Amino acid sequence: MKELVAYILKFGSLNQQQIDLILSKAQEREIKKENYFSEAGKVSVEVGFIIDGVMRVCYYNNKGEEITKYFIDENNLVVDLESFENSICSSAYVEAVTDCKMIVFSKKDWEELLNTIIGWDKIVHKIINKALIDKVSRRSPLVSEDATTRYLSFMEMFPNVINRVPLSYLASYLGITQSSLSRIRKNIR
Amino acid sequence: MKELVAYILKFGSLNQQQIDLILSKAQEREIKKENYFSEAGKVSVEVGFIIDGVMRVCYYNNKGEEITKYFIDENNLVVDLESFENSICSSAYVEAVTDCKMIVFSKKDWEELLNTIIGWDKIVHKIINKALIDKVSRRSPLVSEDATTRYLSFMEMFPNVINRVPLSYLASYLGITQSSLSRIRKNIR
DNA sequence: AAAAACATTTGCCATATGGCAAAAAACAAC
DNA sequence: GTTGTTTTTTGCCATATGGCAAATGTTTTT
Repeated sequence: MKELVAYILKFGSLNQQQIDLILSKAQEREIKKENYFSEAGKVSVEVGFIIDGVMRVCYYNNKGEEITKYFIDENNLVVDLESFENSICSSAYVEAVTDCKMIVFSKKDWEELLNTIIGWDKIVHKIINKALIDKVSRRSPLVSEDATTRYLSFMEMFPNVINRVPLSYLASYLGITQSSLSRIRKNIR
Repeated sequence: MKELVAYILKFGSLNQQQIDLILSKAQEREIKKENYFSEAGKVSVEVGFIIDGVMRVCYYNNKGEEITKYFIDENNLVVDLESFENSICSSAYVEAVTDCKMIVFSKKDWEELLNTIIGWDKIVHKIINKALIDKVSRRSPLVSEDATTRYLSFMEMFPNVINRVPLSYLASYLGITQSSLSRIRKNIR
């Protein structure tokens, strides 16, 4: 749980009692490769934190193709915000790409913490805002760059992810086909 | 100012006194076409709300090409969050695409309101979160679709923008060249 | 170790988009 | 209206990426 505490404290300060309270609500959970943390069509009712492993957010387009929207790796929060906050059905899947170890908070506990710990809401908002801003700034360049550039930037931005995910996921994240990505990799070496 | 009040009240409720206090800090401002609301290299110190007109967020890539990251039209907040919240230099320009009428809050006033009005912070966070989520969900499909599909989705998502912005801006938003976009439009009619 | 299942690479050709420059159209200034 | 300026369209050809199927490589199962 040290990782979670360190992560939280990067965004604000809490005393030991407050930290203990948060940790008392934290459940450890393992999610095996290819299992879902949350699913399209269901309302997301948990907030997760990845201790070990890689997850991805994906959905299916109208041609039935699977599109990877985002990768999330160690020491990051995982939550389908729109679904969680508004209690609406999610449109995406959050799937373990590798076996994952997580810390999970139920929505009930999460909201209780928000109402109990003074300053916790500010910290949470900072965390969420940063995550959203990062997401935008990581996805944006994907639109205007060519495929090779996109792949190279991906390697810079997610150095810990690149060798742990199947080519096909990566390709769908970059918006190209698996074969093209394979050719691009050949040309880079 | 009605528009601003209506917009705010969609995200939470405030009494008349609180609304008046917010409005007392609001300055009206006009920004002429092609002028900046905020600039790369400067720290953003204002929050804006567009009453009339279209703005865009853009930056320059390493080839000197101008890339449009986002369009913002009437009844939306405009703020470079990362710069505003962390007092760091912005990396993008916010530019008026048409003549714009705005309501502007200085950072000082904005923070004073946050500290004074109970519940205002919650409303602001809701607004900002929604804006960020929208941004992600609008940009994401741009990666995996072909150019024609992207243009068609743009028309659906920004019906009020499409006829008010130069083709070149739109093309750079969609990640294609102006000539390609011109050809795509021809084929659609 | 062999078989099966899965992931990646490659070949061949089709197609979409880019680059560049010229033409046409739209808009603005005088 | 004429002239000049900016924006959009078009032509020509180059190039990047896609689609599909076969080949190769890798991992898992038995």
